[in-house]
Amino acid sequence: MPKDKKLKSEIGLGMLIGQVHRLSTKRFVQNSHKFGLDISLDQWLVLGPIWKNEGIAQKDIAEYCGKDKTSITKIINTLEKKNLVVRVPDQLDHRVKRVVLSNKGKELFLNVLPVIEETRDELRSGISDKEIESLITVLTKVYRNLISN
Amino acid sequence: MPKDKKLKSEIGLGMLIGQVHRLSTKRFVQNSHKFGLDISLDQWLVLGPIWKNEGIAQKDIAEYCGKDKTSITKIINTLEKKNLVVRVPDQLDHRVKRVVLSNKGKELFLNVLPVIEETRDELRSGISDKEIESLITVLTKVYRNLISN
DNA sequence: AATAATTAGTTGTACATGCAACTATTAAAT
DNA sequence: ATTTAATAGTTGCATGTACAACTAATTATT
Repeated sequence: MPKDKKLKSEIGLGMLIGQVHRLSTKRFVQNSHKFGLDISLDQWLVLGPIWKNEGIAQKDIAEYCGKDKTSITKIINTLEKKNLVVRVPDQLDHRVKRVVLSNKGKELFLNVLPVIEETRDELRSGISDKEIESLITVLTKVYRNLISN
Repeated sequence: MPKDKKLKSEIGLGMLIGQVHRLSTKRFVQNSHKFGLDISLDQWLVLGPIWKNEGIAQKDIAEYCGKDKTSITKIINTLEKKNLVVRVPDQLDHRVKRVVLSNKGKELFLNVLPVIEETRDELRSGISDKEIESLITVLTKVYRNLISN
């Protein structure tokens, strides 16, 4: 029996999205290993806004990533354990902590770029730009339906 | 600043899928609470094949759900703790365990159906059937790119 | 028949998520 | 000014996922 038989016939949209999400994060990690790197997709996602905005507050990382602040706390714990980022307490507002990339973090960020590209190409293989565009368009509509709490 | 400003402009496909997946599982749980029920989307997903195939083996649940067997083990642990299912050792092959719905499990399954429907309607609100169809078509292509390990 | 290879399921570890409750700090209200 | 609200971040708990290593049972090999 082909592995995707059931999926093809009776899978719901929600289940399909779940599968694609799970498989693509898995694929990203596998690809990062192929490049000799060790980073998860979510760690990479959190690294992004820190790269773009040196010293960004955790709250803003959360908003940028669309994740809960508790998730951000824990992912940054991991990144700090790996010596990829450092938390710097804000001097004015003692509540906020500003997150900064270490040199190792900056280096890793650049090294991951090819992994992103390869994973992206694998996902889109055999799919036209127009199809991807329509996928993004409709998925964005679903997204909008969901953020309006 | 609108909550989806960044997403609209610069989000990648992978990030969009992640957002939709996370938000939709969250919405499902919220809706189940509104109906006075307490079940997660993944627990419901595992209940499905047991409903359709009384006494199904865990291995087959895993294949049906597209999940790892370890995930199935743990979700069934939870379902068993909630007295929704029972594990019955196979008499012929002592390795396999057959999973059966309890009466409480059957009742819950039926009670969740309106939750599924409501969540589905919320996701698809304002989106035409044709758009949903194209979404599923393209997403299935992405899925196929991913299952070929 | 005895050994080797598969298979079904479990366990432990690491990671990610959501929720509620908590601390500490800052801002608002009276 | 003192009390009250709101904000930033952390912690604990329950859930879910992947991987590796493991047990027990079955099947293949020789």
